[in-house]
Amino acid sequence: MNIRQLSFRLLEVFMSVVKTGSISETARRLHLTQPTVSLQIKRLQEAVGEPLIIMQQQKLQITEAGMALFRTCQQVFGHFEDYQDYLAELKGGERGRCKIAMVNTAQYILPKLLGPYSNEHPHVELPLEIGNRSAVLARFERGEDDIYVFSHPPSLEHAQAARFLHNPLVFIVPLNHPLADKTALTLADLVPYRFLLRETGSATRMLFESELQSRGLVLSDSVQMASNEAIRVAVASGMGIAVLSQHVLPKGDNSFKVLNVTDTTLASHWYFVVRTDRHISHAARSFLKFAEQHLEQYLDEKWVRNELSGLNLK
Amino acid sequence: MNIRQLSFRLLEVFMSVVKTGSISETARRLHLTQPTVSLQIKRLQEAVGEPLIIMQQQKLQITEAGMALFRTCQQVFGHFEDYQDYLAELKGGERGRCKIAMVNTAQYILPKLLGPYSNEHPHVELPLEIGNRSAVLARFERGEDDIYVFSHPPSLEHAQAARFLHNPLVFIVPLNHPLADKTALTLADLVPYRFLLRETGSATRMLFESELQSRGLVLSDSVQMASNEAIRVAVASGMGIAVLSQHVLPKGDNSFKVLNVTDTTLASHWYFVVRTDRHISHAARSFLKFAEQHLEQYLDEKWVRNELSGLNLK
DNA sequence: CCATCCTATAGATAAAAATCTATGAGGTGT
DNA sequence: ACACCTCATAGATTTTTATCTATAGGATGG
Repeated sequence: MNIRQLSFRLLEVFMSVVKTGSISETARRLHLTQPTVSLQIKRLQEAVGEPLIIMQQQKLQITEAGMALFRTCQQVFGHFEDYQDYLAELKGGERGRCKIAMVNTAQYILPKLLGPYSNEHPHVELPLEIGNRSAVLARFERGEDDIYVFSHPPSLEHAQAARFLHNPLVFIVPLNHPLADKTALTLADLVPYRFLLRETGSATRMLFESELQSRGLVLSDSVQMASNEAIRVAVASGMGIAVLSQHVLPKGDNSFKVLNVTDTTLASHWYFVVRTDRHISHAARSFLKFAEQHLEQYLDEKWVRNELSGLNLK
Repeated sequence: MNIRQLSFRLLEVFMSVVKTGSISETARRLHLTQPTVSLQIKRLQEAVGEPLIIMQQQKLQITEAGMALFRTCQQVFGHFEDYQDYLAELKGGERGRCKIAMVNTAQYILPKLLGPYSNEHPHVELPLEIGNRSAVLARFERGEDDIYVFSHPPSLEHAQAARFLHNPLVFIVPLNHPLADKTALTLADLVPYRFLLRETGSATRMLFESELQSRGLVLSDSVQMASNEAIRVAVASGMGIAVLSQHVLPKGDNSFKVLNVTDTTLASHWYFVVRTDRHISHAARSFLKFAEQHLEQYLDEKWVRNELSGLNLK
């Protein structure tokens, strides 16, 4: 039996013949002519190397080999139907995987979207990768994920980015800091004090430093720390001033003080980024659509900047 | 997904690509060129309507849909392998069905072959049909069975017959019959008595009547009975003379007497008959081969006439 | 930076498959 | 005997397919 020259079409015709018990009837049903069906059966028999159907007093009779093939076909078509169902779910975004890589800070906001999404699409896997900016950039380069979340627009080739959330930055100081009680400050008032900052690549730090530079200001003392939590705790315990995303600050946390700096508004935005040169998985598409529709519902409406339609996801 | 344009060849190539993780490697293994394989994959993707394999940093990566298809293929090929195994058994005569139609009398001898054959080939179904000559002839006409057993060569179109056993006929009489004690008789001595005969079509009766006719003899009295058993019992209880196949007589049965008729040797042969215009099933072929090889072993060697090679079963 | 290995694409070709129409042969039913 | 079915076969045509060679574009590894 030469399996190579079997095609599903051939098996389809064969099954119809077995079911109807008639070549002519099959021809009518499949919109073919009778000789075509006869020939198909003949070919199939040659491929299998065994008679499958024989004429018996003007009636078709299925041989043992034919019946066995028929059963085999039923199984096989069953598997393909299952596959089609699976594909349909995949295409509908109800199933599949949407791998998201995000910078550290995003973990304070993205789960607010991921939770509801996951509830609506329980069969979608949502592996998350969290790293600092350079790690996420590297992942983007290698195209390891479906969606990337940055708080600074990476102007890379093949990158398509869309804002979805305003990311205001605030200055926080220890409760006992000299500036803690001032009601109106300028940026210049802050620079003499020690700052606690994230590593150089961090979007927050980049933003802050470029603001300083454009104003001709220079920090007198700064300490680098690896995580936002570490910084927050360090501020609370009196180590210095920090610039942090407002989203990072737990509401009602009174272990530090937010400064009112009147001459400076530092802010970036959160971006969803996808690669344009890569096929976007149905699940990723489905998540982004979900986000586009439910941003206002699950995130603080005040900060939402819904520009996701710019990703033109069909 | 258009299942019609899927061929097993395409899936075979796809599976190899998934297994090797390389298009070039697959090309080498399948003795194809690399562009051929690339194209096959491309076509398959078009047929499925979904990316199956994507390039990821110079390495092939199988998508979700691809992996699912791969699993589907494994199942499907598994089913076809099972089918091939089944076919092999079918072709080897180890499996299948061999439908045999035989005239009544044959049921005394055929089981001696069928039993051993069935033991050797436990997966072969052996449905038996037993009827009188005309019923079996009708079945032959309609080609309902694989093998027919006759005790008279039916000279029909499309029939190929081969002798395998001598079928001597004997005269039996009741123990108290006037002829019971005679040591040497002629056919003419018997005709005045009442005969118990099978129906007109029966081979035994045909043979007997043609013998009578050629000798210019006529029976004075005959009674028709439907079965050999009935005749045997009727003879035993004194109703008259009968002509029966020796194979029909139970050995050591002393309820009747076998006559010694010196001027007459009535005998026919048992024939296996197959249709030449019909495909002979592997199982039937296998049974006939078995018979050819084991006739002497399972039947009374004295009567065996092994001419089965004449069926030229390849 | 060059050689090398991968995959993709284009163009060409030969083989095969899928169909059709026309026709013939074998049966059934009236 | 005739009309009507059913299937098989022959011949022809149009697509599809399976392949190849040649070539180009990316990466990788010295």
